[in-house]
Amino acid sequence: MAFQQELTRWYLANKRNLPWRHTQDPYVIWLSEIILQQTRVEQGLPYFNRFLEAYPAVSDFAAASETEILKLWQGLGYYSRGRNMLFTARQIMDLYDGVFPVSYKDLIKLKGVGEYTAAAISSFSSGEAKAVLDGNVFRVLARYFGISTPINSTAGKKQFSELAQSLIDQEDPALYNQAIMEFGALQCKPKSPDCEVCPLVLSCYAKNNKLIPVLPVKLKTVKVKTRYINYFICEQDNTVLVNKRILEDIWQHLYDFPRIETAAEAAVNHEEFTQEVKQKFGADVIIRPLMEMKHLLTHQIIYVQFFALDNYIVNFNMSTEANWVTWPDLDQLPQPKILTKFINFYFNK
DNA sequence: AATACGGGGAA
DNA sequence: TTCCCAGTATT
Repeated sequence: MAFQQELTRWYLANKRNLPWRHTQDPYVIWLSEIILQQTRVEQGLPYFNRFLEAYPAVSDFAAASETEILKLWQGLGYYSRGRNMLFTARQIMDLYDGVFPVSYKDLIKLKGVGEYTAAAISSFSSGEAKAVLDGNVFRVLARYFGISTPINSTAGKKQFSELAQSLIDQEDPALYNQAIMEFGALQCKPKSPDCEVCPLVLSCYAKNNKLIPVLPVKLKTVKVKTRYINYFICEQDNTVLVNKRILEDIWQHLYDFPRIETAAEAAVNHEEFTQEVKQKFGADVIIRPLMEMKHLLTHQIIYVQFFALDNYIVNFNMSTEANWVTWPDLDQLPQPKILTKFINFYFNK
């Protein structure tokens, strides 16, 4: 039996029951696809349900505020996805009269929609025969056909893209796209795939040549950088000083506390650090260390220290928007995971 | 072509 | 620890 038929047969017998598979509504599919970018199904699922409940149609999404969207997005990461979605939702109301596009050609123009997502939405919502190419597809194709071109190289993307497009089932592209991705996610897993029960095992190049641990090949990527962020808790009349990250690197448009970033671990007995704090919060400031945390991102290791300040003066020019808010109000604002963790600990939750 | 952008789960 | 997840935008 052909590669495609084996995949769809396997899919029909083994697929998970996922909510976005019961619709052809391009808005709902868009919602699911953006949420699932670089995100496991189990992690994205609750977010999908909450978003769909809050915004049943693209018009509802477009009417929301950015803070609302980011608050719902909190904890999911890659926050530009949420901001781009709001931009796109509003654009669809304005330019497309609220009608969500379904063709690859139109979808690819939308902010936050790249080749993968345009192929996914167009095939699932309108049956357009555009092959999806995500991490799962790369892996299945690399192993089955024995392709060792690095998947994150320009040549590799071209080669895999052409192969994927040549394989897509013209009769039911949606079914085939779903099938190959689900197969990669559940069966042809990155580590220890279930080759014993694989319907394609006899014709799998990687399996026959002991290349399962080698394929797909991926070029070594970025060095992780280490940084040290020191947060200051300034309380006053049941409020705390918070800061909106406007032009910052990570966590754009989320809220955190005033901070000083240092080149190394900061310490209260370190002259340079205390001088910098005094420069910012006044010479009489008292610095009380609260706790240290380590926060891991894909590309950064962040050592975070929290300090409580007393006798401070807030007369400095904060580079970003600063506000006094109550703790319950801060809870309503979108914030980085590390802050949520700290606040929970701080209040002994 | 390379880098930035989160957070979590599996081995 | 290391890898990588239903990737995209920017440099």
